[in-house]
Amino acid sequence: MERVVLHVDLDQFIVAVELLRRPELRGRPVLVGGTGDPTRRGVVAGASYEAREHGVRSGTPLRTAAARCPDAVFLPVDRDAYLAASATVMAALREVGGVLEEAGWDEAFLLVDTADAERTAHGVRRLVADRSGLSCSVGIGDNKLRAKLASGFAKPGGVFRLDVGNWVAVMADRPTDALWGVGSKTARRLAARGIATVGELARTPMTDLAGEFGPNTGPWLVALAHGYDSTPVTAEPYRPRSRGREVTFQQDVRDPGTLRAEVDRLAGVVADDLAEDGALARRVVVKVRDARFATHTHGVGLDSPTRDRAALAEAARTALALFPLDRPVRLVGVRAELAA
DNA sequence: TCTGGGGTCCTAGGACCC
DNA sequence: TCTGGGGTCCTAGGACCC
Repeated sequence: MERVVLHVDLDQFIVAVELLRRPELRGRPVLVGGTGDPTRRGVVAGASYEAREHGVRSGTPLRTAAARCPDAVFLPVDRDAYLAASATVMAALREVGGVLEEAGWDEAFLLVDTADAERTAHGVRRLVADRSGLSCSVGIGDNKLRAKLASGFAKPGGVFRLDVGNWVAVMADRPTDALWGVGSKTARRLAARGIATVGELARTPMTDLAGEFGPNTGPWLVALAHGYDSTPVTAEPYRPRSRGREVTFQQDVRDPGTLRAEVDRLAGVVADDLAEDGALARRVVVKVRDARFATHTHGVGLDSPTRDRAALAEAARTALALFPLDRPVRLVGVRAELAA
């Protein structure tokens, strides 16, 4: 028997859920995003493989997607459908036994003891397909980091194992942003120091990076490059830290009265969300993104934890008043930081 | 290409206290 | 008149992820 971490990742989750109820769209380029209207501001949330061949992927602006892929079928985002599908998949994974950690709508870690990890992984794939009709990929690892990266190599619809035995062979020549936790900004900063690959990052003394990235983050980056990760798989129920709502205007807004009204409305929606969750806010943070895409935040603490609409709205108005508002605004948001 | 909406976590800097 | 060093808390910004 060995103890392994499985990372189960649904293939093309959002599009796959849509295709389950619209099988006639199979084989066509399908894009899910925003309200489904590609002339409006928004980005692609899910792209079918046929659409990806046209250079469209998750995060592509809808207008760009429509230009690159004029034959695509555009569908609106339907959160509730994805949540329901996710619940079905998670229930299936719970049947497997072991420690299950949900890591989003479409992925989960599973800590299992097994005599044959590959066999177990293929069993998970069949079980998920049987219960939900959805395809997933399964990564096998000796920790969460390796399992997570392994599921990426397993796609689509496969199983891949990444552990201490093949880490160097698989990862050393890849760019640093292949690591989970290294994005484009960090990759660029590393490249500026002559560190382009995972192998080069692994050979960098931890102390070398502490100056540039901080005493914790610097050494952590080097550890990542070795595939080290000691974070446990936990079945602890998810405890949200904050709850927020934000909107991007179709046209940038200059009128402060319009902004105040929108912030008021969002505060009300957040209050409703908190009531639904049984949560209380201790602080309210307002976010403003201007026409140049520069984002700023200001927050206001609450005297005592509350979910009262009027109290949240007043705090949000106070926070909004801290902004100079000297440029047209493209986005406003209201976020409640939750009381413990 | 002209860049959503939902989050989490880390860091730097200032305030404040001893 | 010039002023250490450490700890903690708060805030804003930024990077990252799905």
